[in-house]
Amino acid sequence: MRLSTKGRYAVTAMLDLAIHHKQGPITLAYISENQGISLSYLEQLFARLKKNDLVEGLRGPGGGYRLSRRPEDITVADVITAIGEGIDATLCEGEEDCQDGERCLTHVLWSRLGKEIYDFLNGITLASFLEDSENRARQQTGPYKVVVKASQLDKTFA
Amino acid sequence: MRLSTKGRYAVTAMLDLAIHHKQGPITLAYISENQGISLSYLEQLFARLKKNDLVEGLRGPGGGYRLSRRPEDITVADVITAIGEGIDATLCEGEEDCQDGERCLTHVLWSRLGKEIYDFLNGITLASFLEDSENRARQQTGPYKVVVKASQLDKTFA
DNA sequence: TAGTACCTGAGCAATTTACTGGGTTATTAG
DNA sequence: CTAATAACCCAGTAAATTGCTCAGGTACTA
Repeated sequence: MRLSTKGRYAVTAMLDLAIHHKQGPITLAYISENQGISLSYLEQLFARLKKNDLVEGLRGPGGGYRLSRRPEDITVADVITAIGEGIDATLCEGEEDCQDGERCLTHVLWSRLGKEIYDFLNGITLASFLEDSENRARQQTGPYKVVVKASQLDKTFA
Repeated sequence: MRLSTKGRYAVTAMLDLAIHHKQGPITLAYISENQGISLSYLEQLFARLKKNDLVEGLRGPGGGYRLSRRPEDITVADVITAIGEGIDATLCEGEEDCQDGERCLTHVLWSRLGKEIYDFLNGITLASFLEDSENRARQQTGPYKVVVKASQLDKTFA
């Protein structure tokens, strides 16, 4: 399991797609301007997302990207592993290197921790996350800008 | 929140320290040989761990490093943030950049996700993790099963 | 047919990763 | 007292990653 800014870009972009899920395809140019990510970088990220069947691209005018599955069927872990590709295998990856008991122990420990993190992120879908955020935004009465986001969300989900 | 191989090195090293917690200080040379990490790299990691009061170093023969707190008082999040230092703030870090509502939305979403991951890792202490692993190991039929399980876990994450 | 927007790939500066290799200083076992 | 020990310190560095620019090509639609 790996978590970097690259993963964050991918997750936020996917959340953006999930928000506009019922409005047809969204262009990368839109996301680029919307989130301040360069177009080519987004293209690289979406190449991987597409390869992993998380999105599908529609060419030509009126085209763009849309989720290939429903937002409730795509987890944060899906997105991160999709762009991660070279997911961090443990250093000792065979049985032969594992003669030393102690060495294996720590590897097992990390593997378990990595799995727990994965399971955690795998329990968060794009849909559940947006829904949860919407609920929290509604409960807010303070001056924070989440309230403003609430109206945004209400429009997109009404 | 950020999670890389560097963080894994630090966590596994700290787990190693936690395992031998009652046996006095452990040398970096031991951990180096034990886990296949270069000595100087470990020194860099432990410089940060020490700066954040997670470990203390004892010089001279019989010296080494030991946890400065009890294993049950050190969380995985502590270790990762200690070596991470430059923790990944959101790109738009002020109110002025946040005029665009949509842009703020995704930032808020990611901030929340990052916090959830942090909270999750902050709930796992070195002690609880080892204890849990020990329990799971006991349920296995023998100590060697754990070794076999290591490679299996590795493959699921490859 | 023109324009849109996906797709592809080369290349690049900046940063991070993980390491090598040189030391110095405090401590302690002998 | 002394020599071994092991933390500390710092400079450099190959490799990988990050995020980007540029320069095209391809499929689609109006």
